[in-house]
Amino acid sequence: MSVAEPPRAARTKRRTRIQQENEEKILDSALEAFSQHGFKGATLDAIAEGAGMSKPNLLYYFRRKEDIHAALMESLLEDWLEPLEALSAEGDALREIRDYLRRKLDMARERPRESRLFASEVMSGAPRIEDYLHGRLKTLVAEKVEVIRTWIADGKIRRVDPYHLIFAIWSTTQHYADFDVQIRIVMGVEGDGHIDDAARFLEDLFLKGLAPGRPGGEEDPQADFT
Amino acid sequence: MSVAEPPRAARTKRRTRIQQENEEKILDSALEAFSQHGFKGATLDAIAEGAGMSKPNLLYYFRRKEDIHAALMESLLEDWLEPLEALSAEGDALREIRDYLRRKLDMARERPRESRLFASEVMSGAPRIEDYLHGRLKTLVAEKVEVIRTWIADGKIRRVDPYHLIFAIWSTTQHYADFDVQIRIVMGVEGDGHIDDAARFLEDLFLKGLAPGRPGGEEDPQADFT
DNA sequence: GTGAACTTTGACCAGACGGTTAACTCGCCG
DNA sequence: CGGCGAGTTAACCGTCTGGTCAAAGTTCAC
Repeated sequence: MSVAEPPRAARTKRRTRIQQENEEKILDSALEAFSQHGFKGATLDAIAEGAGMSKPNLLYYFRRKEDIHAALMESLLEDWLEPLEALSAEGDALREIRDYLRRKLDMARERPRESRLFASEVMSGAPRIEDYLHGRLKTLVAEKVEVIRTWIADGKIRRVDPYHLIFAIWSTTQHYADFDVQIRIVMGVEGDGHIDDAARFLEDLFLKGLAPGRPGGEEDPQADFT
Repeated sequence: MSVAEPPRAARTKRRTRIQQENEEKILDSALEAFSQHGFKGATLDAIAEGAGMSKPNLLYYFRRKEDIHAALMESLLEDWLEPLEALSAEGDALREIRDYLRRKLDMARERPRESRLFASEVMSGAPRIEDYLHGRLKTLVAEKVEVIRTWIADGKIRRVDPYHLIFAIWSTTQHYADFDVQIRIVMGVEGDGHIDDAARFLEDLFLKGLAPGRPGGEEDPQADFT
C-alpha cells in the first residue's frame, strides 16, 4: 500500500511546493466553476480541466467536491466580514459609511467571482453556510447596527433603519460583481471605469441621503405625495 | 404510430384543461428548481417530481430542459420590464422614482423566485438571454436614462449618474428577493413585515439623496474629507 | 544516487442525468 | 357508448458525474 495520506487534513504548514501550487490552481478553477454554475451545477471534470489536471489527481488534493467548496467558502467568509468589521464607532459617522462603501465596492471590483460564489450559495438556500450566517455574521451585524444607532442618537446621521442601511450598502456594491454581465451590456462598457462612477454616485447618494439637517435646520418631513 | 404531437408548438389557444394544468405545475416546479440551483444544477427528475408526474410525462409537454427554461424566461422577462416602462417622463420626478421603487419592491416580495431565476441566469453569464439584454432591456434603460437626464436638466433632482441610479434601485430592491435567506437570518425575522420597513428606508434614502437643494439654497459640495 | 514519501494516471464503478420509444390508459365528443 | 386523440408510463439508452483503486512515475532529503 503505497498511497500517501491525502495531505490537506491537518498540517499547519503547507508541505510541498507542488501541493501549494496545485491547491491554488484547483481553488482558482473551482471558484470560476462554482461562481458561475453554483454548487450543484459545477462539475469536478470541469474544475479539473480548468486546473489543468486529471480528475483523480484533483481528488488527491480534495477528497470530495464538498471539500473544495468548503475550502473556498472558508477563505471567502474570512474576508467577507473584514470591511464591516472595520466600521469604527469612533470615527466620523459619514466618513465611516463612505469608507465602508468604498471597501465593499473595491471588493466587488477586485473579486467579483467571490461575490458571485457567495450570492449563489445564499440563493440556493445557504445550506453550507448556515452556521456562519447564524453565528459570526449575525453577531457582527448586530454589533454594527448598535454603532449606527449610536450615530443616530448623537445626531450624526438621520434616523434610518440600520439593518436596511447595511443591506442597501451590501446590495448596491455587490451588484457590480454579481450582475457584471448585465451592467456591461446595458451600459455598453468594457473596462473597469464605470465602477469609479458607481463609487461617486453611491457616496453621493448615501451621504446626501444620510446627512442630518443642518443644526438649526428643518427636519423636513419629505413631501408626502401619497 | 399513436403518439400525439407534443402540443406546445404553435397553437394559439391552449387545447385542453389537462394540458393547461400540467404545464402550470411543471413551470411552477421548474421555477423552484432553476431559481435555487441554476440551469445546470436543476434536474428534470427533480422538476418532474416537484410537478407530481413522471419524467417522460414532463417531456411530453416540454421536449427539452431548455424549453422549460425558455418558457419561464419568456414570461419573466415580459414582467421584468413593466415597472421601468411605467416610469413616466410626465410625472413628478421624485414621485415617479418613489413609485418605481415601490413597484420593484413589490415584485421582490411577491415573486422572489422569479428574481432569483433572473439573477442566476445573469450570474452564469446570461447565455440564454443575451438577445434580451442587448435588445429590449438596453433600449428601455437608455430611454429612461434620457428621462432622468431631463429631470436633472430641469432641476427636479440632483445631478447624479442616471445609469447608476437605476442600478441602485434594481440592486436594493432585488436584494430582498435574492438574499432573502440571509436577511431573515441576520434580522431574525420570519414574515413579510421587514419589507415594509425596507420600503420606508429606501424611499427615504433615495428621496433625500436625490432631492435638489432648496431653490435659493447652497449646492453644498459634500464635505470632502479625503 | 537511492529510497521513502509524494504525485499522477488509466481503468473502473454505480448511480444520476437528459432524452427516446412503444405501448398502454384515459377523457371526451359525437 | 365507441372510438380517437390526448395523456401516461415502464423500460431503455448513451453519456456524465462523483468517486475509487492499484500501479506507475516523480521529488527530494539524506
